[in-house]
Amino acid sequence: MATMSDVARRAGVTTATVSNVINKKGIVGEETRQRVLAIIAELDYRPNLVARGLRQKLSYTIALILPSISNPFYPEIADEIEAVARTQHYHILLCNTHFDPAIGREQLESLSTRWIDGLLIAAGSISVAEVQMMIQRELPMVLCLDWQEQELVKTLPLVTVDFFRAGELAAQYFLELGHRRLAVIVEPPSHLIRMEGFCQVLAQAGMPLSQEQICRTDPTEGSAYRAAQALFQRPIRPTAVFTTNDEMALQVMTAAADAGLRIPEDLSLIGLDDISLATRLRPRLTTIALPKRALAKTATQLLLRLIGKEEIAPTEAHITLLPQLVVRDSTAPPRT
Amino acid sequence: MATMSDVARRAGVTTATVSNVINKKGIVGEETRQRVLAIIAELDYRPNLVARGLRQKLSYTIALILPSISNPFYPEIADEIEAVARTQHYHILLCNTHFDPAIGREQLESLSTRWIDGLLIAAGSISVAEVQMMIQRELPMVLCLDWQEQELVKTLPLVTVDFFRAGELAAQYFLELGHRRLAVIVEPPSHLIRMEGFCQVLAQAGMPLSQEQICRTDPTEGSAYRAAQALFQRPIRPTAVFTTNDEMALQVMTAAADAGLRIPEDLSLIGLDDISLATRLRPRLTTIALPKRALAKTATQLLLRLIGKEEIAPTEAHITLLPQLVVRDSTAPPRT
DNA sequence: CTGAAAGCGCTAACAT
DNA sequence: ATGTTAGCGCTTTCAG
Repeated sequence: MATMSDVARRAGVTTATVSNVINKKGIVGEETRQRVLAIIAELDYRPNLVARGLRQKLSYTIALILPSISNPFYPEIADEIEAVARTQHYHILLCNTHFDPAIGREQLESLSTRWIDGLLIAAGSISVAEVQMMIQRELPMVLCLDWQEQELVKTLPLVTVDFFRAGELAAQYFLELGHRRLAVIVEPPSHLIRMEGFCQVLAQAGMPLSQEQICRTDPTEGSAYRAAQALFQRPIRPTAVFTTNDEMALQVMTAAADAGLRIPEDLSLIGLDDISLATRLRPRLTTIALPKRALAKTATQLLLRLIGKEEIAPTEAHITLLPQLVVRDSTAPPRT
Repeated sequence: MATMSDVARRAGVTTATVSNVINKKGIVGEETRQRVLAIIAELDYRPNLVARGLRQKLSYTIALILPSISNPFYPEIADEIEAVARTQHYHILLCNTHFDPAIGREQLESLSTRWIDGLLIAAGSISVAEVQMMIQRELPMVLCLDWQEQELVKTLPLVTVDFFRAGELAAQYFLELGHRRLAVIVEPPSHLIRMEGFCQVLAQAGMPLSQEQICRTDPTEGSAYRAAQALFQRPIRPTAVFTTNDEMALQVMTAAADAGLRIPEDLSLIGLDDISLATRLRPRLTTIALPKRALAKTATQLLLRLIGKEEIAPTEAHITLLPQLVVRDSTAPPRT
């Protein structure tokens, strides 16, 4: 691979001039500029980003830290982040923490030996304590998704979705349809805020949710399925169920089928997320859609501005996007 | 961030000695070694990989090129690749080509300005012509998945799955169950080999598939759904359908439900891939499982050995893993 | 066993 | 308008 001094020698100039031609800095005579350009083409020369990075303390690299890319929630986000970064000649380093704080710490350690220009951190991947460490290194970073509003996080750039609102939307729609016997299936602790929005709307409508209408799941396989099963065996079955993600909604659909309940005739169901499968199963799932691509795009653009040392107003650095109700076939008025 | 010369000055040695301590090279007196180590800890010094890379022409970075991480086929593979690479202090650069040759070329261009130590290329992401270009740069690379056996590819390190065998397994199982009216839904051109295995077994059993038993889909939304619909309207319906991936199998399930056909009573169905959803829908999908994690692990380890300039025998550089039939609830003997 | 010195490829002041 | 020089942080001969 040709180097800059190869080009300089061949063109009869110094590397400084070649550098100026490439970076369009300084003033270079048109004639020499053309000559240098020709040599560059001839030698198929490309500037070496490692060397440039060493000089400028820049790497044109952003690290994306997330719990696990194999969790279906993240691929679309990662895809969009990469696409946006690419337009600015940035590359993405993929770092999974597998929900393991030890791996998260190790990831950060190993990133700190390599210059990266910025950090995009998805909620749930590393702890706030570790984020704190990175702050001290003055590395630009943007947090994504739901960081549970801890104090420290409030002062950091953050792009998230209004999950409380998501819960509200689900409750409002159930009420509109005329449902009165409701239940929610929620996975604590990260999804609790989604439930709170749901509960608040119901409370305001004069029908607060009792504890037994709230089913808590855990991350084990089939947990939502079992929760739904239990719900269906009650003497008074709910006519409408809100699950705090689509994954769990699918399990509820399965449980309903196994229990001989039809959706939406016997049971209305709303999920949250809008995974691609939501439209492909029967019935197609009504859900609260999260604007994932917008989230990814916004976060990446914010980070790139931070890296570019733009001044960013505090309000601009704390962005909350709105979810949207998508009505499909898993919801209907209750049978009378 | 402290540099090596900070450490050297503080320890009263030169950077060469510090370097030797860190890399455990050369011979360093135990006493000075301890002193240097103490200073390193005190200053929280970490070697700078960019500088080291400039010197050694190494970056401890591997690029992963794939069509799109948001395609559900890849996240698990990416996850595993990252995990294996991490154990060797390697990072993964995520590059989506979005099935667009122009983007693929652009990705390679921009990678070539940055030193990367190796390349992992999934089939379908870039063309063989572009691979050819990279070969000339003598960059270690490993191809993954099904490169359609082009001549050039045969000479390159490749880790793939025996997709022909996958088709055979599906056909064999249908025959065992006693099915005689079969059909296959296939998306050309990349899936054709999967179909060929299926066809060959049937031909050998004396019941070759006719053209009308072969439905070709395209990448548009719902293409397999429509194909299944058309199949179901025929005067003589097939009793068993093999789809060349699980995605399409799900669409067939939906189409069957919409047509009032029960699976497996009225129709047996086999997919290919074993996506996580396969176990969660009802009926749970019988499928030919691809060893994705093993594939990712094998490919990454092979690439790391290549990067380490290990001598690798041609047979070791061309690995084919075997798929496996996973019997679940979408298959049964035909009704008589 | 340790130090001195050169240099990886590039950019950025400062001269000319 | 172009050249000179220094140096980013590290590794690697080669001397001592």
